[in-house]
Amino acid sequence: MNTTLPKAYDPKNVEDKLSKIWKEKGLFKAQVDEKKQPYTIVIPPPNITGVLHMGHGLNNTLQDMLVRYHRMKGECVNWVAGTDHGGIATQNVIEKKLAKEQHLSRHDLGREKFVSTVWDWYKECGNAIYNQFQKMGWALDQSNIRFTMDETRAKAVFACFKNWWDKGYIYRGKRLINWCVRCSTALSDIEVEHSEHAGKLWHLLYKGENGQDIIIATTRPETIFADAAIAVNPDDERYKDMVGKKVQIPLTDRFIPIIADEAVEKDFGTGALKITPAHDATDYEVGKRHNLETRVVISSAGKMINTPEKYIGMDRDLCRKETVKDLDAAGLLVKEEKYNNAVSTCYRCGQPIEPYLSEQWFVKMDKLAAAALDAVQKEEVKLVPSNWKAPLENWFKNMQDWCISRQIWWGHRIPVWYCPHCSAKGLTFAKDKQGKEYLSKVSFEEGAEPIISYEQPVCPKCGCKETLQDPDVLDTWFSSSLWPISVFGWPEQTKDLNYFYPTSILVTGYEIIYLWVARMIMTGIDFTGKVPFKTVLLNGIVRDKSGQKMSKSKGNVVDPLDLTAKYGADAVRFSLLSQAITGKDIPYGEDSIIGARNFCNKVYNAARFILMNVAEGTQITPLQKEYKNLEDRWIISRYNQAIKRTTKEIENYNMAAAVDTLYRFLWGDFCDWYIELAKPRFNTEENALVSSILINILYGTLKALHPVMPFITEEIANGLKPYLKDTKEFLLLESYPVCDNSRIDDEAEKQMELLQGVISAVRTVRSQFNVPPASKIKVFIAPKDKQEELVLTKEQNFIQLLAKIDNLEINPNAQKPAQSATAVFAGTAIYIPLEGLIDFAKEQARLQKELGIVINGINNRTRMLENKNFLERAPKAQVENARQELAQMQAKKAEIETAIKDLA
RNA sequence: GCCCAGUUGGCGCAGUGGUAGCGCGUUCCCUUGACAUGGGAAAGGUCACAGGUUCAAAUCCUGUACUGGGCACCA
Repeated sequence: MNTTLPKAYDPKNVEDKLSKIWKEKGLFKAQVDEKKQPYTIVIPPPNITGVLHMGHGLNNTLQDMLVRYHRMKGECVNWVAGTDHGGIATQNVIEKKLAKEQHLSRHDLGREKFVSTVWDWYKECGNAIYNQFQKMGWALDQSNIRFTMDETRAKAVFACFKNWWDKGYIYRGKRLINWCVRCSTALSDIEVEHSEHAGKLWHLLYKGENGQDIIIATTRPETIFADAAIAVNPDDERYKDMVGKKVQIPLTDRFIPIIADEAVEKDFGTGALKITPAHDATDYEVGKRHNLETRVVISSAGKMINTPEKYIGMDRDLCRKETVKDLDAAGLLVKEEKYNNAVSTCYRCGQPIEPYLSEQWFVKMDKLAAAALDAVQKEEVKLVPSNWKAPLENWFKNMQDWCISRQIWWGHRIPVWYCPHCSAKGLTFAKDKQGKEYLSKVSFEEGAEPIISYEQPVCPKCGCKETLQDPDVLDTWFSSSLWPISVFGWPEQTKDLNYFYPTSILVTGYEIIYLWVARMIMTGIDFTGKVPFKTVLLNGIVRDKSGQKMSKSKGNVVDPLDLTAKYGADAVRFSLLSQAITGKDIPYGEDSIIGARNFCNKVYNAARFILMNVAEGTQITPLQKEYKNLEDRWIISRYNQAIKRTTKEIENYNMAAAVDTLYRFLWGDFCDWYIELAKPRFNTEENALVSSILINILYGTLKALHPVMPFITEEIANGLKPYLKDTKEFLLLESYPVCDNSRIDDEAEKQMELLQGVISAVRTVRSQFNVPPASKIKVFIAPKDKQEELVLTKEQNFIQLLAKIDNLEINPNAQKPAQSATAVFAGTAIYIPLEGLIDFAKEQARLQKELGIVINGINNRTRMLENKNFLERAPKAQVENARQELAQMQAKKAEIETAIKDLA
């Protein structure tokens, strides 16, 4: 008996205490157990760009729920922990930090120092993240935390690169790539975001050498200096005779030819298109077809080069304004119209992308994609929800080669080396701010012969030891794509790899399906012959309350650490899971967490109350095979129903439904009814009996809830354990409850429904006529049939208790006393004498309203039952159901009518 | 332009063939033996619109509108 527990649940101490114990006991440590079935999840490794946000909160809580559930089902669970170095994103964070705190650029530090600064940051930020894992109660195996840049992962990256190089998948080539001027690096196609912006379309006049001028439309006048031709559609009658002639580029003295190409649409703009191969992807293709010059006029820094003197060094945006101004002055600007142009932006910094001609490393995708496509089509990888299947297939079908080189410093350096003697022709050197010479650029076309090596090699040709590594690093997604195998030590055929791979499920956000999920499928199949996961569960984005994406600049970010500190990790978890519908975004506001916090408190107080009332020294026994009391049979039945439904919903990944089921059972059935009914029994010889039911059901519910709210359930379970036999040290080591169908008791549930209905009806009347809760009343009940009479009579006590009735008379022939209100539940009339309290007009209105509803229902059923087609074609049970409802409603109608008549 | 979601009480959302539920909010009553982070009760919805299938449609089909998203194009 414990009466000293505080009234409100305080999560803070409990959570700190438990997470520490779990860690000390190594509860989440994964170990191969051949006797068991493996259940593996690899965490989507969070970038080390800062602390975790609500998106991580949702994503990891979903995984934790699955992990704990499967662990309790007896599987050998391994939830692999780790973080991602996060290439550009992390570099940007550190660069900003350096600029802000020390007014330094990465170039001021130099490459080596900069990289070591990021490593220092990794230790700091990584620890903060691991700490958050623990705070949230995520059952990650933290005894072995992986990082995408640690040695094992680096070796995997190299093994992959080498393998693909040997297979001829990796090549270097000059291409028009997506260049972020701000991040000064190449990006892959899917790292570019598209949006529409209000812009302008300028019509420019190009003077013909023979006086035949041509007008073109462009959104990028600053690129005219890179024009190599004007193209028209071959079928365009307007320009047919001009093809082959030359026109002059405005503001220059250069002449370019007019060519015909299918890529030009007759109906757009003027039907004539300027071709700028070095600064536009379509133009690049046209240029290749027509063997045009690729003149570059915008540098990697976004400044103008190779233009007339005046514009050299100008920023691209300024140059646009100046060009337009000068064109106008020269009378060559024909028209300026408003136009919504598509702007491509960097997914990391949001700045406009510049198509940029440069040499980059690529991976050939055809074979890799074909195998992955096949796996997805055959549903060897199943997407949940499935509406992402088609887009993913489509992506595999139309995939471009993957640009894997990035011109940044933080990441896996490309494992390609050059000899300064043998490859010197292809190498460009530069000096850093410290005056140190470094390899800044490599050009294959000029004959650089690479050496693929993990560590610095000796030149196999000349024996030179001062070989130089390619300056670029790999796309951060390169290492991420290997995650499901690299975490287990691939390319080594480790015991873990053999046992835990393929993983069971991947839980991630739909926004990285192409960036990450698709690529893991490709590498997984390519290197192991097996898909990396059988199921991909896609979670939505956690948005703010009004559905906006959370972002620092909008100031609408909700910090999980704040919420956890304020309401507890369990409440944060519960609120997220209770809204987790597969693939759907969650509008997240603080009120949802308050509800969750209240639920925690409810569970806690239920337990507190039970413990306060168990008689000293009571030995709680397992549930008996049978119980006589209706409420006992009922709660056990409800419990098993809840477990059945919860399990089903978890298996189908409907976490919100699973959580809702347990919430309603615990609050709506267990607390609102069963505990209320148990109260008077504590003082009787039934104390041991009712206590054992309460404690057993509560303990079972705690087990069922444990994957949702690990802390509070563990804490309460610890309080119950002294009364229970054969409990495990931690709930995680218990078995997840299983529904016992033999305990489902339809009769008890039906009888209970009757009693609840009668009690509610009485309460409604009391409330309507403002009968103070303290004043006990007298009630007459006229049961509709013998069966109901029996049930009601048997359970008289509890009707009296919950409806606060002093004197209850159950009698089929009961007459309505004068000055009384009437309530009807399914044909059973309830009379409540209310001398002096009753308001006849109000009562009349109330009864009339109820009568209206019943008549509606009767009409409806009557229509159905008069319909031959319904009788013939509807399932029998359906027809029978309608009949019963009709009968009930008719009885109810009669009772209400009588009541109204008596009132007059 | 193509494709995919969504549209349900004031707000946020469940519900996939038998005329609707939850949480929050609102109104009223209540410190009754755990919990006011609580208890009891009430008000509030013709389930976006138009057709169709069916005995029966919020639920299935077709179309429309609006919102969000993906892909392609974008001079």
